[in-house]
Amino acid sequence: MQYKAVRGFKDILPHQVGTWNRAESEAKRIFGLFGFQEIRVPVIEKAELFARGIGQDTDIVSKEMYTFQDRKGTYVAMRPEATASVLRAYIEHKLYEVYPVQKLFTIGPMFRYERPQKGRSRQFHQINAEIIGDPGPKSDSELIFMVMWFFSCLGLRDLILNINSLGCPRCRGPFRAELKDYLKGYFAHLCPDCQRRMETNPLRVFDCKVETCHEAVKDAPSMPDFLCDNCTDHFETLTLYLKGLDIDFVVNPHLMRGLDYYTRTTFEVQTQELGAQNAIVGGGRYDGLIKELGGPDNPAIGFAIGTERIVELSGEHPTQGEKGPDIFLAPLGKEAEDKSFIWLQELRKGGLSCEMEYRSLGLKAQMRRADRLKARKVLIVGEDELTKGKGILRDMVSKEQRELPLDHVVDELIRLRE
RNA sequence: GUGAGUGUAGCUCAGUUGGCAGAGCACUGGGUUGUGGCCUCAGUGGUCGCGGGUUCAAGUCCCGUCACUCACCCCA
Repeated sequence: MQYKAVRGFKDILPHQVGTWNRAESEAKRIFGLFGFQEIRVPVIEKAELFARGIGQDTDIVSKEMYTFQDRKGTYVAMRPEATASVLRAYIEHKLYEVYPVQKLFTIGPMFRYERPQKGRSRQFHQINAEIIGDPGPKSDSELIFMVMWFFSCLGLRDLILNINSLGCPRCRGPFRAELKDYLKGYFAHLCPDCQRRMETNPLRVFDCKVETCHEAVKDAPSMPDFLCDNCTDHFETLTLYLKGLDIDFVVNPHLMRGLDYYTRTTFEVQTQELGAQNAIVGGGRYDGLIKELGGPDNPAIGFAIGTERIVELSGEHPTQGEKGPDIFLAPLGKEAEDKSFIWLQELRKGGLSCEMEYRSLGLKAQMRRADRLKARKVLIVGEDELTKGKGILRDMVSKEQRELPLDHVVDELIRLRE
């Protein structure tokens, strides 16, 4: 075996494709019910778009992007997420002029240079949805309701929805400052990771598994106490709507997002069955981002589903190759083979799925092959049949055999299908 | 970037104290001149991840390296 796929890049093999198609077509169906339109955007953008959108200091931008110069020297990057691209398209084509609220979804591969592990690879796939142009909280709860309904339709169970509010720039700033001050007092008790986190992302300290860090943040300031009236109202209305929609959730004040652009509502759905990478969807509101990217000052909210992760939870759904061919042609001898080969293609033109061996095999081998393929019927044509002008049509389930005139055998078989 | 574990047939895996490279499944053929599944017999298929070392002899022991897996970090 000479060549192997590049590290972190995986093949999706034929037996897995059915599950993938099911997840993606179900997403299209359900999102359609909610009035979402599909949009397809490039997998490469100017590197700067992601730096501006996601945040220069995030892990994603600072160390995980596939960035390179094209032949003209322009810095481009393979997208690590889809939202920045969707918003770029929204702004570039002035979709906000078409209708004030745009509900868009997109499906496709993302790229991040990370160490692969369970539930994480360098090329991975997401199903993204965004509601652009509404400040919420109706759009917040509708989006969350939609994704939970989608999971339910896929048969996913035992999911935990976490929600939180990160506040707006007005209330988040003071909170971060206060938290940093508090953590400084415990600096010596923090693990090296958390000493670093204190600067980069202080809220992460809450999630640290080290015991002393856990102790240190016991009495730390908490985000909900800092939310301004508008943000508090927004979040409380959201929880009311979710309760009204019968959606179970956990308010998790420590729920952070790794991308800088989030404001107010954030949410994440977790499962117990995937190991360490247990989030199957993450999302939230990003009210300042469109303006940041040069568009109008429109609010928006969106989510990203990890397709690999929901596919793994779905189990196998072999929708392709599930039922075998309608007819298997089993010719014996060169003349019969040549005739069957023509019939084979004409039967397919007539809408019948059918198969025939490329090789010349004995009848027994061909029957075994037909059986393996789960063919419903086999047309046996040997020298005797050619001279008689009548083939043998065997029903593989009932084992009944009957003669079939070969003059118009293709039309006859198509007619027999009813 | 850090740590641990695993690399033997297409797949799942045995391989003892260092002594001829194995099984099941899959594939091909026979048992049945031209009739599938079950059964039975046989066959095809191997750079034992790669490179070096120890040894009369290495899949097995030692060193290095690569890959995969899981975890940390972070995230979908």
